[in-house]
Amino acid sequence: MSSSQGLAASPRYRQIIDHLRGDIADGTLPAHAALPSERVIAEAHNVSRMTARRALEALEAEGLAYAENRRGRFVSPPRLKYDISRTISLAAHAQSEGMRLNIEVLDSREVAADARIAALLQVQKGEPLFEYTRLFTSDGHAIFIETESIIARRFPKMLEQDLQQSTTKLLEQAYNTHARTGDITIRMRAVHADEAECLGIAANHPGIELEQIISDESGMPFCVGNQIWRGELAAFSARAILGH
Amino acid sequence: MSSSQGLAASPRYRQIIDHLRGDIADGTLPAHAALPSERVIAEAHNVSRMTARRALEALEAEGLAYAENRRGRFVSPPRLKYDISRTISLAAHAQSEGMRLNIEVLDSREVAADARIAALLQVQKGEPLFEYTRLFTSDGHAIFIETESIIARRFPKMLEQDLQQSTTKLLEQAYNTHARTGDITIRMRAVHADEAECLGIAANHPGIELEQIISDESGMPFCVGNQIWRGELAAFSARAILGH
DNA sequence: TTGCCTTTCTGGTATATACCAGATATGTTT
DNA sequence: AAACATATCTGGTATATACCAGAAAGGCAA
Repeated sequence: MSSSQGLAASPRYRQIIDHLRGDIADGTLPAHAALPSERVIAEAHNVSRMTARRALEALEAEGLAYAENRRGRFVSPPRLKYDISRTISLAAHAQSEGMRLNIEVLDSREVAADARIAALLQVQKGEPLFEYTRLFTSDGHAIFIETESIIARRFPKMLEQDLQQSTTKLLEQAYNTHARTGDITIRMRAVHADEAECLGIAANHPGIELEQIISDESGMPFCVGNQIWRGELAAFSARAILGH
Repeated sequence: MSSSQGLAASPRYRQIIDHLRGDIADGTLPAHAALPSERVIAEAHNVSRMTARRALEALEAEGLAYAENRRGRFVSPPRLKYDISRTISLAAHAQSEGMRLNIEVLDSREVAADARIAALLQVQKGEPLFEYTRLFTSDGHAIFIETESIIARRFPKMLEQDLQQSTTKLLEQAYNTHARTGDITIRMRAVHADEAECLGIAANHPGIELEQIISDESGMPFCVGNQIWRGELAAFSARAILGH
């Protein structure tokens, strides 16, 4: 015997996946519950630890589980629905929906616009910008990291404001600037090692990058935001309307 | 010596990633070029094959490379930009843009609506539907698989039509039904083994699932589409407009 | 030219082992 | 109760090896 898995049997790691997927689907393993560790699975299914690991990593790729660095793997909660064509500020939206969204300011700084951001904001390269990076969490679980860049000239002393709230709301109340349009681009990519650390998850976790350019009533862009989401946590919706 | 990587040196697999990333960024490895194989990397960097593999898999997660089953790994091409708030039919859009988008019909069938799709299409469970699965490719490279479900009663003999074209265009010309809105939901998930085979890539490749509900001028939904994209190939854009 | 076979690529699956480092729980001491 | 040290979890990194199976290229024969 030794090896040989019979005729066209599915690989052993795939059998483990199916087993765990079943436990997740039927509620045996509820949201945020700890999955069995690599070593436990290896022993239970009589496979090597590396094979157990492959199964667990596949569940992560599917979005059914997430890994916290050296703590274990856990069941992903239901996805958060975010309507990007009706909402510019998730923070404001969440607040009005009664969702407990927590914002932590990780860093804030003044920088000069690089070529890319200058083009997006329609300013000269080198234009002074305020930038701040914030971590969004809910119920103690990180959801995404956002870095926003705004034109410093237009929003003096912005960094002295309370950044633990919706930016659009802040810019409305403190600077009388009203967000009117948000142009969004969505891409899949893995989270970098440093982002993963902020999010409290393992590096290379599948993520979704969301870039948003916010403009006022006159169509002038004044804010560029870049979010990196834990991929398994989000479902983005939008509506297309064909003009005649 | 044997092991020991000095003080806080980055892991060896990460050094390999950086090396390959450099080659991709500076054009040494252009789009669709073959990356060095696991065994070649292992020998060149003097690491085990498994370590080389880890590096290559990380590049896939980043969206910089893709694997074709037992053929090798290749550099990802630039992302295809898809404006989901201005375009309902990618096929029609691509055609007008001069992009060579190829459509292959993989399967077509008549089925009864399950609970989920019945709810989306606002019909009774069990309502007869036409379903067809199509593979979209460009320049010989698979991009996504789409399965559309339409109400059979409303579009008689639909499956006898030429499905190698834009559906919205077909429904306009043959049934005088005009798509007006498309409600889209986007999620990250890995591609399943069967989907991966159609797409010509390895299983568990990171992907993006896009579900679209197409409705006519009266707001009545008549078509549900489900697309699974190779995650590294797409960038979806949309515009949010705040109504005061 | 066509067809077939073999060799040599590729990744896919799998085992067994080792040590490291962070996170956590336990127990002991102050 | 608070502080500290320790043992024991967890995944992270890494090696060495083995065989399998699909893809592709080369050569040879019909």
